[in-house]
Amino acid sequence: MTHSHDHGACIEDAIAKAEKICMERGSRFTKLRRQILEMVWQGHTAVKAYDLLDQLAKQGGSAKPPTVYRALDFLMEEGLVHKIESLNAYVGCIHPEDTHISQFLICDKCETVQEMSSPALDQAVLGAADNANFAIDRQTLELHGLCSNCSGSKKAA
Amino acid sequence: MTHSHDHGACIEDAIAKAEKICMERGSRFTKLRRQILEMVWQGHTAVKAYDLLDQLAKQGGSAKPPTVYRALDFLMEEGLVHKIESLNAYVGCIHPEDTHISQFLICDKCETVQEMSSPALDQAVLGAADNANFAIDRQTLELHGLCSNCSGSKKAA
DNA sequence: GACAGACAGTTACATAATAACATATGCCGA
DNA sequence: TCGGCATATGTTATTATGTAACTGTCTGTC
Repeated sequence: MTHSHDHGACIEDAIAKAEKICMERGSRFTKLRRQILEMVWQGHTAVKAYDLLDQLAKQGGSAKPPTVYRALDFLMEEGLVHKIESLNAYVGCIHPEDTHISQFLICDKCETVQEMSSPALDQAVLGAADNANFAIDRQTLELHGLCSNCSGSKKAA
Repeated sequence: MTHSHDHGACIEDAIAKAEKICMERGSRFTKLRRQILEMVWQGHTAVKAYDLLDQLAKQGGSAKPPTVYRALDFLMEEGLVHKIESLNAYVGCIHPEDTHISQFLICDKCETVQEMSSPALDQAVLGAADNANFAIDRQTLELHGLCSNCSGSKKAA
């Protein structure tokens, strides 16, 4: 995931999915929104809003913060992008077609952000909340550490 | 937890524990740090850094941001305070004597932050990370929603 | 008392996000 | 085709959050 893959395909795939989703929902995938989504997908790392702003500025225009934040808000509402709270940064969603709970593995060395889907973990979260009689609306679950590449440990694959 | 309890006792308890811990570790629990810790413990809600700053200012001095952030950094290093990433706010730790993984239930109505300790959830987190061959260093696990009081639901107690 | 190291004060700035208002663009019905 | 509405974007200004770097101060030790 983190190295030596055809990342161009990742981007194309993300954009294609976004187009499809917005088409189906009747929401407008404008040029600006596409541009921001492409930038967020430049790698499998979380991207800062002001870095997006700088990139926009370099592309000629005179971009201001609201431009970026509004695009990000849209992309988040459509589930195309997630915010990483512990980094104040944004990352592309790998399976935007279905609404889901987000869980992230964040490597503090190579900065790769891997989105996780663990039913067991989902269950444990729900169970813990239920025990406290707590009605969950949304969750932030971000695990920091070293990814398999960076920790040097090997296992199955 | 959230209502009608002798909160003065909570504060006293937190300060006493902090004193003991710092004593044992040879770290200095200065007047400023104590003051900030007391402010953080004004309730069972997360407190914003700039609110602490305002309170300090009202108490006469001319406090600047680094004063507050340095105190908070110290308190976090000693495990006396946790940061709630999804709120950019800080909350007192309920059992600072042992290092532990932090998990929080955050009520979006009454703003109470309840620190949780669920071994099952810990296990699930470790398991999920292990599956991905990921070496966890720290985690952010924040569940937003309605606490038992605010959701009106009743269960055991 | 002189020194080292930790703590706190101060100035300035960097980064993150939003409010409020103005302008442009696309769409739909008359 | 034109007006008019809703959505999207531009623009200006400000608020919120956090840090760098330098200065002074305090405390314990020799």
